[in-house]
Formats: sequence, C-alpha cells, structure tokens
Amino acid sequence: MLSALNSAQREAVTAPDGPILVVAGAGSGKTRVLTTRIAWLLEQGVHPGEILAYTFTNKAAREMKERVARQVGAQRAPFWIGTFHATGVRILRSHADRLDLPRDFAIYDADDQKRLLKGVLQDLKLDSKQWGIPASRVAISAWKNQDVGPEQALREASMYVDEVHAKIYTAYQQALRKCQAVDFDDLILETVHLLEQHDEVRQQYAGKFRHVLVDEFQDTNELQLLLIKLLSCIHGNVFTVGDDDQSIYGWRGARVENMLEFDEYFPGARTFRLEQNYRSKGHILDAANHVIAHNRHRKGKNLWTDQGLGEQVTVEQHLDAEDEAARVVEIVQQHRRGDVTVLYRTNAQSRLLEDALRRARIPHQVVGSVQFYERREIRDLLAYLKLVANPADEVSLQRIINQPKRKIGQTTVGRLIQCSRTHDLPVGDLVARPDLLATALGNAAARRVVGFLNRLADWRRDAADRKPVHELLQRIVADIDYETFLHQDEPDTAAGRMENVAELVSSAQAFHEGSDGGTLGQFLEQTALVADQDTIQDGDGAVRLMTVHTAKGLEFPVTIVTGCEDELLPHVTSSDTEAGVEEERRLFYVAVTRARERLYLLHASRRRRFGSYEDTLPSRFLGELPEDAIERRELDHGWQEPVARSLFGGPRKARAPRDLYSASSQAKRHRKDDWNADVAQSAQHYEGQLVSHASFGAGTVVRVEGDEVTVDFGEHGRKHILTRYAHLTPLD
DNA sequence: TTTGGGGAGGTTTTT
DNA sequence: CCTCCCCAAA
Repeated sequence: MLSALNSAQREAVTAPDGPILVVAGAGSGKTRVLTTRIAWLLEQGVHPGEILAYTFTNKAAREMKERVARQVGAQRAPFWIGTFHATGVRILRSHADRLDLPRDFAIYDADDQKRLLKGVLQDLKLDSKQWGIPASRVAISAWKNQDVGPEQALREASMYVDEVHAKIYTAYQQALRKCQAVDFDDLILETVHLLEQHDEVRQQYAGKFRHVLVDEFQDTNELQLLLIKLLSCIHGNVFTVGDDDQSIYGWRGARVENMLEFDEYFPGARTFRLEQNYRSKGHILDAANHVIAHNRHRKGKNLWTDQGLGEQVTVEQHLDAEDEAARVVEIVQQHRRGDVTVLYRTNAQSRLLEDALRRARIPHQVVGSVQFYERREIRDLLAYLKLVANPADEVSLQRIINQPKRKIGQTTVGRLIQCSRTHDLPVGDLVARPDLLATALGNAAARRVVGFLNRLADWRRDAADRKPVHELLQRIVADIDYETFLHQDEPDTAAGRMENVAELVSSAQAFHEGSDGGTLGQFLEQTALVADQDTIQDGDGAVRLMTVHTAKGLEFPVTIVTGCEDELLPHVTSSDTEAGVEEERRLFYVAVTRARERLYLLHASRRRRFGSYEDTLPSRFLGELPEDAIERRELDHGWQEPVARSLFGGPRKARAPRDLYSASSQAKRHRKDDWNADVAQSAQHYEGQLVSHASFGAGTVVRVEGDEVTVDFGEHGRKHILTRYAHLTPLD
C-alpha cells in the first residue's frame, strides 16, 4: 500500500494524529495521498464509520470510495465521503425535528432562488431595475457564508444599499421557509447552526468522526472552516489537502487564508509539501511554473518532474473565434478523440466550438451549465415532482400551474398564494378547502385551480404509496399530455425535448433500481446536488468541452485552451485589481496543469460580442511563458483589415505585437499552406449561386462569410454550411 | 388570459 | 446575437 508512494507522500500518509496540512502541487498525487491515508487509517484499526471525508464533487466522492474499497475491501470502505452540501443534507435530514423544517424540505437552486427573489422584490414594492436580483443574491450569499443572519445584517448595515439588501434578505429567508425550502448556502449554514446550538448533536458527530479529511482545501470558505472545526472539536484530527496556487473560487467566498493560516485555526498543525509532479511532461510543467511565478501573493513552490520534456506547448493566434473553432476540430482529428479536452473561460464560448464539432461529425460532450438539468422541459417536470414531494413549494407551483396552459394566470396565482398565506396552509393543501378558494378567487378560477390541485393530490397519493419515481413521472407526463403540449409550444424542437423527457424517465428508473426503492425526496435531492463534473461520461471516446473551473481536479492527455485573450482570460471584470488578476492567473495555471502530454493555447484576434466583432489582444499570461518551452505560430489567413473598420476610426485596440510571434519558419509555412487551401476553397461561392448539397439537394447561396456559407434549400430551410466539411457543388 | 410586438439588456466562473 | 420582460390588443 505504501510502496507505491514517494517519501514525501508516505510521510504525509503516515503522519500521526493531530491537524495536518498537505500542500500538494498540481499533479503531485493529491488524490492518491488522500485515499491511501484513509486506507492506512483503516489498517491502523480505525472503524470505517469514524472517518469523514469531504470532496469537491460527488464524482470525486464516488471514485474515492471505490479506490479505498479496492485497497481494503468493500465492506470496510467508509460511508461518510461526500461534498459539503450532500453531507449537510444528510445531517440536516436526520435532525429535522430540531430545525424549523420538515424532514423532506426542498433544496432550491439558483433558478428557484431567482424566482423566489422576484416575488420578494414585488412584495416589497422595490423596483427590480434598481434592485437587481443578481445583486441581492450575491449579497445574501455573502452574508450566509459569513454566518450573518438577516437581523445582524440589518443591524450592521451602514449604507442604504446594505439596508435594502438586508430587508430583501429578511423577506427572502421568510419566503424560503414558507416554501419549506433551503438554498445551497443553507445546507452548510444550517448544519453549522445545528451543531452550534445543540450540544448533544455536536457531541454525537464530533465524537463519531475521529478523522476528518478535506480535499481541495484552498477553496473552502469561512463557513466550511467553521464546520470542519465543529466536527473535529473532540478528536482534533483534521487532514487537509490543497494547493494555494489553484484557489479559483474567491468570488464565492473561498478563502485561501484557511490554508495559508492553517496553524492559527488548528494550533500545532504539521505541514507536508508535495512537489514532484507525475502528470505533465517537462515543457508543460515549465510553462505552468513560469506563469504562476508572476503571482506575488503565494507561498511559492516549484514543481518538478523526471518525465522528460515532451513536446513543446503550442501557442497559436487565429483570425476569429470561428477560425479558432475550426482549428480545434483539426487538432482533435490529429489525436485520439477521447484524449482531447477543450477548455474555455466562459460557457458562452462553448457554442461555437460545439457547432464546429457537430458539423465535422465529431462526437463530443459539453460538460456544464447548458446541459441536461438546465433544460426547460426537465426543469418543468422536476418542478411537478418537487410540488408533489412538497406541497408548500410555491416556486415550483408558480412554474408549472399554467404549464401546460390551464387558464390560470398571474392574477389567480397571486390570489392563490395570498390565500395560502392568510390561512397558513401550504398551497397544495388548499385542495381540501374549496370554500376558501371560491371566496379568494371567484368561482370560475377556483374551479380550474381545484381541478389542478386534485390532480396534484392524486400524484401525492401515488408518491405516498411509494410508487416508483419513474412510474410517477410517466403518469404525470401522460396526465398532463405533455407531448401534445410540447408539439404545440414549439413544433421544431418537440421531438428533441421529448427525448430529454425519456432520458429523465430512464434516469429515474436507474435511480429506482440503483437505490433499492429510494423515495421521491431522495431522487430530487440527488438531482439538486449534481455538479457539472458529475455528468462527465467517461470512456465514451468523445471530445469533452468544459470551463476551466469545471476542469479543476481532472487531467487529460491532450488539452486545448481556447480564448487565451486579455479581457477573457483574464476576464474583464477581474482585470482591474491585482487580486482579481492573480485569481485569473491561477485559473490559467489550473488550465495549463490539466495537460499530460500535449497542450495547445489558442487565441483569436477578434471575437464576436453581442453580435459584432471586437478586436482582442493575446492574454498577458501568454507573454509570461518561457520561450524554450513553447512554439508560437501565427497563422496567415489571407485576412485583410475590413475597410469599414478603418473608416469608423480603426480597430478599438492595437493588434498583437508582432514580436510575440517568432515562430519557426518551417512550422509557419506548413500551417500557412493548410490555411490558404481552406480559404481558397471557400472563395468558390457567392451570393445567388445555385449549388447542390449531398443531403439537402439543390439550393441558393444566400450569404458567404469566410467559409461559412448560408444556403436556402427551399423546403429543407436555410442551413449554415462550413464548406470545409460539407462540400457544395456549384450548379452553374 | 393569452398572444405578439417592441424594446432593453445581458457574459464570468458554481455547489 | 439572443433572451427576457413589459405592455397593448384580442
């Protein structure tokens, strides 16, 4: 077990009891240390139930469990391994009686939060233009992460803005509890309160967990630190692993100080350092080391490897984001698809990349926000289930009471909720009081509402009878005739959306089979807490696309970082403070250190923003790379400065300084030829030209933009075609 | 109550 | 460019 470790790792793993901080550089075997530590503890006679380990994602938790099980046997694997949030839910549910919450409280995500806040702002008669929902959300979350309640926030508000936000916070918290719901921050905050306020509960957990282990410690916030301290207050065995250079969640309250000042929070702590990197080839590591050395606020470490230099890091400039995407396709084709991962700073960048990959028919998976659980149809159906599970959930009710249309509009819903408030009854339970509804809504509207609530009552009976979640879901879909609704709503996308519905049903079925008859509440909890990373489908041979944030903790043989431009990476909104730029630099460092064998850093000279092109500069981080480790290529696209641009005052910004690009002439010539070939091909088409396409038949060219040609195929509609991939034959 | 047109505004990053 | 929200009309 220990023989596979180097001496530094072994020392950390076998460290005696007490607080321990392992400063583990990127790729230095952090996960291995953590899992081996657990296995080692078990071997020392620690009981599996005495170990609590925090991971950053559920996927990481699952993998850690599996690895430990492999070392010590499945029956001896610890069962308290999970994220702060998932673990919080588990603790809160079993002590719901001590809280002001029912056992099956709902968990509100960002979207639910926004909808709830919208109502709160209306109730407070605040102008939603002046008092934005995002700003309130940020303020509330910041308070919660510092363990500041609404009263305290109000008391301490020194400025008018704070005062209003504190009032919003107060009303928001009331509304949330009225819906018998908690938000993500509450999952930690309420757990902390539970442990603080109930001695016997604290004794129970702190007594049980002899060892508390924390992964990605650099990204924990004040509240999480507090929680760790509470849980370890009896035994004091805290084993944390982190890398201050990879702290990238400062914007949501993460404090690197938890790590840098570890000794203050856990007196007598011992520190271990892991600096040998087992992941990346020499040139890649060299590049990473050079860049991160530009940060002033860091403890400082130097990763090394004995793996050899490998290939140089490729840095390429492209004309625009479309060209960059085309190049991504090309790079992918030069490697094994499943080995390649494409990274970007913002989710919005994924669209173009996805389009290019789709046109080239390259299997790919976009990991992250635009995916499954964010889709409208999925959210709608989940809202039905949430309302079934929790009849007080006003946000879900508002979402679906008129979806599909039941002639129940905003006014009626407003009165309905008012009615539930005055009589202090959950909205769903008003079904038992048609008399109240009739007075509050009038007869006609009341009849429609009762009709809906009756249906809801049927589903609730099903759920109470422990009907499997997927069967319940299928019944709901049938009862509301969802398929017809989708077709009427948006005929073009109905089929695709119905596929998503089917996927949701099968995931519910998988849950039912996998959880040995899990409840509806458990299913919803699981869907609420999925992290982006949890959705990665391993081993399917597809290219993966994700944000740099999502890629944290992962590694890929071939990594392509796109959009390495100033104002994007580093992002504009973080560029004006030193702390901001340093966090962006850490983000860039995380991106670079994901790569094992091969790293490409791409940037474009111009990029569309809100529809129109804006000129860009290469990221300042590219200028911080060591020349020996990189190969810079400037690609000649045969591109000329558009006349219009110079007429209107020229480019907003200067072009990239030439001397950044002293590429080897061989490589340059090679690339140039490729590119010119593409450009030459696209020049064959012009507006009004008659062309033929392999699957769409004959059509007329409507627009030519580079090699992207828009063609009207009559009954097949207008299509955007990249001539690089789909050939168009001229008919004239 | 629904619908559509018009207009404004929006892009960090996530459990 | 797209999405969302508001308002007026049916």
